[in-house]
Amino acid sequence: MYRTHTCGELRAKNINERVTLSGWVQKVRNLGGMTFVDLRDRYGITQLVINENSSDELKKMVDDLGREFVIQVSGLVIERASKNNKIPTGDVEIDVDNINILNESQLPPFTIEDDTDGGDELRMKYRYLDLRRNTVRSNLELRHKIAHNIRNFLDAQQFIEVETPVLIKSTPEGARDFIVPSRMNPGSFYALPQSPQVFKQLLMVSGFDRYYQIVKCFRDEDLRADRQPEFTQIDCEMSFVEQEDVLTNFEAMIKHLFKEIKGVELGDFPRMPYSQAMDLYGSDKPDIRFGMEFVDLSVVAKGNDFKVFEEAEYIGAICAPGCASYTRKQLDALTDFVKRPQVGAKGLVYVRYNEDGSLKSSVDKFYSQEDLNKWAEACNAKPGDLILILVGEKRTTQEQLCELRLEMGNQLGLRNKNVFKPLWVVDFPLLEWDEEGERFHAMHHPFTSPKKEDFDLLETDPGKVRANAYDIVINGVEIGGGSIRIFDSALQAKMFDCLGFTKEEAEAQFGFLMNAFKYGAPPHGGIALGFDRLVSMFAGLDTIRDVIAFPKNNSGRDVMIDSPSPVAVEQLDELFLQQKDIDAI
RNA sequence: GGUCUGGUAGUUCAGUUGGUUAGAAUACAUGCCUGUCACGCAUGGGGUCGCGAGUUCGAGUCUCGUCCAGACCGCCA
Repeated sequence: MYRTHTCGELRAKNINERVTLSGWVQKVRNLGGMTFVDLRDRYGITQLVINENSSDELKKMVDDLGREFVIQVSGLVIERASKNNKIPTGDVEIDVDNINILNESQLPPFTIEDDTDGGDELRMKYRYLDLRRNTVRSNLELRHKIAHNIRNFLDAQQFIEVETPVLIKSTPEGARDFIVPSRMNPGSFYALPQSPQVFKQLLMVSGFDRYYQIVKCFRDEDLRADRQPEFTQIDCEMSFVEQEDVLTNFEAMIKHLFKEIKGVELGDFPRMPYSQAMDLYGSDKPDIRFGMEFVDLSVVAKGNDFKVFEEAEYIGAICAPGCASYTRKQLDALTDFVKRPQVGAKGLVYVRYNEDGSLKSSVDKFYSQEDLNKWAEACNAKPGDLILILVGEKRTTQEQLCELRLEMGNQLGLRNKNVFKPLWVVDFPLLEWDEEGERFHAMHHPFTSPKKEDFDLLETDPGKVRANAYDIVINGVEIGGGSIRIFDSALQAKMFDCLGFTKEEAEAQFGFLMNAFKYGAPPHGGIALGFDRLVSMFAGLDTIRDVIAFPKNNSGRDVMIDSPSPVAVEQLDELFLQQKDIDAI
């Protein structure tokens, strides 16, 4: 028997028991006359002691122990002379009488401690060692716990988990597909799913009524701290539901998770139309942990000789509370911030609302105190506040103002990681004009249903049509989104028409779906939640990499197994991927 | 595709205006040490300054190119 107990379980009540433990050597502390060894496993650390009473053989053996050796020890649980209240096992230690080295270890390239000396790159190369660390391991334990809770919650509501295929078909809509050559079908390719979207809809046609799956999805696009080429979704679909039913159900699930995992009771989630989110926050995923909503000064600030304002489509302001004391240097830094190419504003206008009630702006040349007073009033500013103004084309300026607002939120410490402010963003536009492709794109996906009251606009002004689509946003992070789907083959055909598909293209790409809709498809809708993002939010992290066991780096590489990698010419031949093979088909 | 930041000891980093033998901490090795738990003390080994070219009497330091890593923009239904 390798062990009678784990390294995390012995307490004072076990004193005088004879035990056997197995684990990794975390640390050897040789004090001369006695030696302490920290023995670690997933469950904790137990201290071993070897002293003058121990045999010479044992003393020699413990001298040879190195970091990360795997050992098995037997001995008596004794009370510590000096206790350590920092660890749960700190009242006891093992008076070792036998050590068995199960496996030696080379010196690890970084220290396996909570506060490791290893950098990201090194940790990823030796991820199996990194995963021994408490911090990373506890992230995966958290991930497991959340998944377990989700399964229990959905199971209790009659959802059933169904696996859908991973080798599917490439479609032109949405993100770039990962493609997989088919050996048995020369010149043809599978695609990996960006989501199980059509399969879950077909399951609704099949009468499954409530489906879910915690499932890997794949998108061949550039990575970010919160984007991996393969990621996990909580994918759900329900039949005989309206938007309100889906929102209610999954709001309950998110509340349940926060209560179970964090012990946090969330109130009801506000619902905010997309148009309002854009007007107040310049984003479809607003961070509503703090206010600082946009104020449209387009009317009140016009009518003077200041050309920049007169010619602007939009004049937007935010009011930063208590920032009137910002120095010239700080204001210049903010100007530099908005002028960075990533934000792209031309400049920044500010108005200081001084404590004495006077107003000082960067455009005093053009505006009187009275003018500025009107702005301050419109912004609901108080003495001591700082008004920041950006101007330009409406949508672009709102997006720039969004960046500035978040930056101010950061500077003022208003984005507290322990505060959670969820909301539903609803009434998304159905379609989005693509300047480059000179056609409409589905904002959500092409199976999303338009709002009934906007049906007529489909013909006259498609860009104005609103969709039965919704996103769940927490603290400015898009955690998930979904929609009520089209379940009528004629409407689906019309949708493809709006997206610029010919009848033939629509038939070739999605004929199976429209066909299925002809055999009694129920009204249905659903949602998909980004599981990695959800877990990283619970873990208080900004990156999803540390909640994934074996993540890819910035360039989509797995530096541990060194993939992707070249393959043998023979393999390419077999898959008909070389030019000569293609010519031969 | 683009912008920015970085690459120096096993590791994390410092390295001034271009100037002597490139440093610190930590890790590691050896020795001492009976209550440590970030043990302590002493000694020691350890460097292709990412790679290539250029400027210069002289380059870790300046220039150009390139590779790698990270953040972001584009992209991501």
